[in-house]
Amino acid sequence: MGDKRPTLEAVAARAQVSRATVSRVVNGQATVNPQIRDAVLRAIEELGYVPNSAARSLVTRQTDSIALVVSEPPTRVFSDDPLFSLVIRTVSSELELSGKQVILMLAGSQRAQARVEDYVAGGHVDGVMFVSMHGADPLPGAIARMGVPVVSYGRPAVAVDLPYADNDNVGGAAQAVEHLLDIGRRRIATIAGPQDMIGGQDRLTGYRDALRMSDRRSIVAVGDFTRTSGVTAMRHLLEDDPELDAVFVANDLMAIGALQALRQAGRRVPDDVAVVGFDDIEAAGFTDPPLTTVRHPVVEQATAMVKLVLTPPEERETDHVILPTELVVRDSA
Amino acid sequence: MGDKRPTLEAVAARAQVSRATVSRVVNGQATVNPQIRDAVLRAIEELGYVPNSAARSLVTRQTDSIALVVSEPPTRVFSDDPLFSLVIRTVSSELELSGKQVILMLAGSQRAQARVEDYVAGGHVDGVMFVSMHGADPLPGAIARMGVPVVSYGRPAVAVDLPYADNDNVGGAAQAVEHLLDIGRRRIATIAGPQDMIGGQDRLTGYRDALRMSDRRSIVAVGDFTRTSGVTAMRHLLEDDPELDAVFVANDLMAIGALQALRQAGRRVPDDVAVVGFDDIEAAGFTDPPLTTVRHPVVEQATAMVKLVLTPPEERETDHVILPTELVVRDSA
DNA sequence: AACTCTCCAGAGAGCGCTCTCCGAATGAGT
DNA sequence: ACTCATTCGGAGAGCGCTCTCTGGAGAGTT
Repeated sequence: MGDKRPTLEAVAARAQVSRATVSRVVNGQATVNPQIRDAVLRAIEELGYVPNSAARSLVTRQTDSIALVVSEPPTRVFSDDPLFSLVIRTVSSELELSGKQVILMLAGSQRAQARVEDYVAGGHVDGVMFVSMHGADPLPGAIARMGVPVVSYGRPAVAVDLPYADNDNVGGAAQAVEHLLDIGRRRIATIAGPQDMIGGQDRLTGYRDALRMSDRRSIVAVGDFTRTSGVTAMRHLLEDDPELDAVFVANDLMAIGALQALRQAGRRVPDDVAVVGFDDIEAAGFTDPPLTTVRHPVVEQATAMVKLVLTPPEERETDHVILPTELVVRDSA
Repeated sequence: MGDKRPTLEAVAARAQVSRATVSRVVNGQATVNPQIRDAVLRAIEELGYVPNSAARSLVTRQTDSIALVVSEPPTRVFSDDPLFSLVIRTVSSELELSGKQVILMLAGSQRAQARVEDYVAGGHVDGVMFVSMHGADPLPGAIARMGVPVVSYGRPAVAVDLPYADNDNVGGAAQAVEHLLDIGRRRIATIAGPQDMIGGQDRLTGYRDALRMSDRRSIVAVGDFTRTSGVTAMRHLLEDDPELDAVFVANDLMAIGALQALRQAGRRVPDDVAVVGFDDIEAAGFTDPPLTTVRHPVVEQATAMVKLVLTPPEERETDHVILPTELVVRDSA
C-alpha cells in the first residue's frame, strides 16, 4: 500500500494503447491483436501491475470471496473439534482452485450474527457456507433472502430449505448399532449428541431405528459432543442401567470420555461393555482400546459443499448431497 | 446481490440532504446537526442501507481485512494439529473486535505462495499474519517490502526481521528436561521437531542446553510433528540406545506416537521410560498414562500477534513478544 | 469502383463512495 | 448597523476499473 501502485492507466500509457485494451488483455478477451497484446503484457510485467480489486468489484459486483461462517457458541469455541480444522483446510484449498478466497467468520453470539448479516449485505462476498449450525438458525434464511448463495455443511434444521452436503448420519448410526447387535450385545445404550443439531438428532434416529427393528429397548443419555460430557453421560448410563453391555456414542470425543468413565467404573472394554463412536478422528486410532467407529468422508463433504455454493442453482444437479459412511472396526467393539 | 441495494444517493434523496451529509453521518463525523443526523439515520433504517464496501475501499484504500496465511506443505494439511484450530478461532474473534475480517489463505505450494503474493499486492488486505512458517520463507519479506504490515506466529527464521509473537520454546524445553533430571533420569533422549521450523530448532536447543549443564550426553531423533513420525523416531531411539530412561518429545502428537511405540516395545511409562511432551493439547490429558507436557499460551500468543499486526510500527512498544511456558506434570514423567 | 461487412481499438460513461473546497447562514464583536 | 469569525451542508472531483458504443481500417461482394 505504501507507494503508489501502477494503475491500468499507467499500463495503457506505457503500452501506447487505451485503458480499454489493457482491460481486455487483463481479462483475457480474445479480440485483441497478438502484437498489441504482447506489448501490453510487457508493460504490465515491467510496471509490476496488479489490478485493484476494489475498483474491479465495484463495477463487476463480484468479490471472488466466499464466507465460511462457523455458528458455534463461544463455550464450544475452545473445545477442539479436530474435524473443524480439516473442513476449513479443505474448503480453503478447494476454493483456491476456483480463484476464490475464504473469509472466516465466527457467529457464536447474537452480535456476531448481526455482524455477519451486515457484512454479507455489504456485498463483501459471493456466497456463504455454514458450518455447525444449531437449531433454527435464522441467519441462513436471512442471507438467502438477500439473493446470496448459501449452503450448509450438514443438513440444517427442517424449517429452512438450504442446499447442503451431509453424510448419512442415520445410516451410519444404524450401521454401528447393527454391528453391536451382530456381535451379540443385548443392552445397547447410546450417548446422543446435542439435540439442537441435526447431526445429533439423526444419529439418535439411526440408533433408534436399528434398535426398533430388533425389538430392543433404547437407553439414552445426551451429551454435547465434548469429551467431558461423554464422561458424565456414561456415568449416568451406568447408574441407570448397570447391566448394559454396549454403547453407541454419537461422536468420538464423547466416546473417549465414555472410555474413561468406563475404566474408572471398572468395566472392561469391549469385554464388559462394547463401545462404538462416530467420526473416526485421528485420536480414535490410539485410545485404549482403539475405538471402533463410523467414518464419514469429511473431505468429500466439504468439497461437495464448495461445489454447491459455486454452482448457480439452475445448473445444479441436486441441492442435497448425502455421502455414505463406513464402519471402522477396531478393538472397542 | 440480486435486487438493487440502496445507495448513498438514495438515502440522501430520501432524507433530503446531500450525499456528503449522509457520508458524514455514516462515518460518525461530529459536525452534523442532530436533527439532520436523525433524519438521515431514519432514512438509512427505512431503506435498509448498507454501505458498499468495494466503493468505500476504492477511495479509502483500506479493506478492513487481514490475511491469515498458513504456510503448511500439503502433506501436513491433513495431519490435524489441534492447536491450529484454536489459533484460527482466537485470531478471528480477536480481529472481529476491531471490525476486521480474517481471510484464510493456504500457502503450501509454490503456486499458492505466488497467489498469496498477488492477492496482497492487489490491495485486498491491510495486513498479513503468518502461521507455521518453514525455513527461510521468502513470502513474508516480499510482502513486507510492499509496505503491508506483516507478523508471524512464532519466531521466523533469522534471515527475515519480522515482528512476531512466540512462546519460550527454549525455556520450555529446558524446563521439561530439568524435570526429567530432577526425577533422577540419567539417559534422556529427545524426539526433535522438524529442523526447518524455528519451533523445532528451539525446543532442541532447550533440550541441549539443559543437558549440557548437567553433563549428560544427548540422544536425538528427528520427527516432523506428526504422530506417526513420533512412532518411528521412538523406535529408532530404542534401537540406538536401549538403555534410555527418559525422552523429551518436541510436541504432544509425536509424544502420543512415542507412547505407542514404547508400549509395543514392552517398556512401561513412566517406570522404564519417562516421557514429556510439548503443547498440552487436549488429548494429552487422556493418553495412557496421561502425558506430562509443557503448556504454552496459545490464545495469548494469537492475541499478541493480532495486536502487533493492528498496531502501526511506530506505536508498538515491542516487535517481539515472547510468552512464558508452564510444565504440566501428569503421570508420564 | 462503390458498397457492405467484419474486426478491433478508443472514447467515455458510470460503479458507490469519500473528502476537499465553497458558500450560506448564524452569531459575536465594534 | 456592519464586519468578521465560525459552523455546517452542498457541489463536485476523483478512486481504478469494466463495458457499451462508436468509428476506422481492411476484407469481401457485386
